[in-house]
Amino acid sequence: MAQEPMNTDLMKSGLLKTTGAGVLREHDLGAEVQLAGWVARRRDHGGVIFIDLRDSTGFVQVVLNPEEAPAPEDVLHGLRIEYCVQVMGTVRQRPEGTVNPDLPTGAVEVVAQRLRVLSTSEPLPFPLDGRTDIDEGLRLQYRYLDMRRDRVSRNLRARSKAIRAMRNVMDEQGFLEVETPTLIASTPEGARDMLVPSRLRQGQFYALPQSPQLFKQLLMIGGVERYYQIARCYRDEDFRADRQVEFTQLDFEGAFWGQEEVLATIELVARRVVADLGHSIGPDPFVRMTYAEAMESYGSDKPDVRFDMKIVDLSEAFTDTDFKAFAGVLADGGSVRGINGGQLGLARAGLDALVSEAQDVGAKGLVWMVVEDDGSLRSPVAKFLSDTEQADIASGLSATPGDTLLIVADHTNTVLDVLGRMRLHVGQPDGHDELAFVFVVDFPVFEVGEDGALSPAHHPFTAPADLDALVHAPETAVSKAYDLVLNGSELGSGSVRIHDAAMQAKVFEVMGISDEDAEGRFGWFLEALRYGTPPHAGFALGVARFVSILQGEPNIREVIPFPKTQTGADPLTGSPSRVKKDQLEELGICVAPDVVAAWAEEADSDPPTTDT
RNA sequence: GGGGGCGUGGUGAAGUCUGGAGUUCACGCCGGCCUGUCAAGCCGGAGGUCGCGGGUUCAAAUCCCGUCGCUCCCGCCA
Repeated sequence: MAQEPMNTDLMKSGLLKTTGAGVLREHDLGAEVQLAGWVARRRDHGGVIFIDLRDSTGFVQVVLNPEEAPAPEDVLHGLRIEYCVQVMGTVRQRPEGTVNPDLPTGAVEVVAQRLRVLSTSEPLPFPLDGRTDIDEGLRLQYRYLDMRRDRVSRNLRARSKAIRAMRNVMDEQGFLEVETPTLIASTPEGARDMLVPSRLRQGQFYALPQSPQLFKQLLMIGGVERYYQIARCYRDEDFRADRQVEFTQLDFEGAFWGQEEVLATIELVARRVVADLGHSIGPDPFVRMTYAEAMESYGSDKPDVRFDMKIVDLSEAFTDTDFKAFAGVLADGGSVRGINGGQLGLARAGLDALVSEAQDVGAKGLVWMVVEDDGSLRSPVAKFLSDTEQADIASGLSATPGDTLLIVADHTNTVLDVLGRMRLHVGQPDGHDELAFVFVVDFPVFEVGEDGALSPAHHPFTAPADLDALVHAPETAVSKAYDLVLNGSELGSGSVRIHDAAMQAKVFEVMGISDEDAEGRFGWFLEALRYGTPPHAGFALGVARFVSILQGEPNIREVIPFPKTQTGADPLTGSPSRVKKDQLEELGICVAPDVVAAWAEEADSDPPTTDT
């Protein structure tokens, strides 16, 4: 590359640019500017060369005119995509007829007096123009290139805005931002802990926090009264489109307040984030429904209420039915319920596919009925149903000609679950243009499993609505726990906490946690509760889930700067990785023999081996 | 742990069902031409272990088995 004279002014200050490429407009005409960024596109006409210079603010067209000789010819014609360059030039109006209306800076261009290549680039492993979908593994391996693309950089900026909005609201509301440790003792929150071995105490482990739950309660006991944190959380469970092993939450907690104040605060936060990300929602308060209502009408504790299609209980229509399948279910205490799927227009094969999908998610069967023009029902089971029964179905589901009705008869929990899934399957709107927030409140203390066994629905520090009810009828007891749902995604959850040591002990007892067990696992916390704990309540909101929905992204990886793949790997840095024997020895850890054996087998078949 | 989808020059796709020469398209890359383009254009060229391993076959990108990777889902995330 030809040697260029150095600009000593720039060298002194270290400042390579005086303005952003994407902010130049007609009011900048005549301005002498210094730009620095990347060559996003080049159009080399042999004489004049145009480059679209991109930096974090956007694009501007730079004109490299041979008469101006902004750099030696071999440098100019040698420019390639993603070369990092600095340009000194003048902003001028584009000639008549060459304005580019697709570009915010399209009315102007920068004619270069000087161009300096700051850094060259090898040909890229994939194009950055956003015209094709690139394999995700490749994108993650080159995430630093991927984030030069509009999609990712837009999402990173949106995420930043969202977090700033959250901080602003929390600050305005008098919350104190407090950090809590990320190397902690294992907390009882249900998910698998990520463990970190201790060198100083061999054989002992820290856990990464699944949430700052107990610490924020300690902050309340400590008199902070209003706490928040943009907190990193870790849960070692399998990945989904909306789940990563590490994730960020807006975590907050307040003392001397309760559920209403928490929900009001969440709504303030959510509205600010929505507005700051350029969306609008109506002034009506967020819809609120109980867990029971959500399950009953939508078959889900995270109902997508962008569309109606409520589940309707049709059991009463079949109290005296001759249809054995329904009669048997009702005799067993189950129910018959249905949804009106609307105008699905499915052929027989499509309807049968729905049946097998329902069976896949646990239903014994699914009855479909298509409403004919004359109002009659076309269905494989129609012949088993009386005219009255058919009429009751049609009126119960508000059937109109062309509608497809889906009916399930089974244990009520199964019916609701299956119809809830079918509802999403046939009714799910594409995209997220509409924003439907729902507060789901009054969660049960326990979930009742298939076998009737009770398992806690929330962590054991959640206050029951009524302690007596919890003791005497645990399976129906309600807790002061609540979720925020957006478009069928759980954005976050929270609860009023137990602030009384005696009640906490009782709750542990009901949940089957023995005194010794409780004392051993978090005796320190039980003791803290005994020093004048204020009533307190809080919430935690998933940042990536929220931002991904607002950005119209199908998964949270798109709004996470450096996400992991579904198998927990980072293709860029190669984590997780094996470590040297010395490191393990310091920690007092051995890798299990069968794992080492598997490594050896791998090494036999693969040329490259990892140092262990 | 289980089910589905995908894997083809650097990128994206078609080809796979119904086996017959690494064939095609777009982008990128290299060389040449080109002074108002904006996905610049025109001409020429290079580039492949069809993810990997095994099997069936005269013959495998294509069929079968296994395996790895990415992804969606069930379980899991009380």
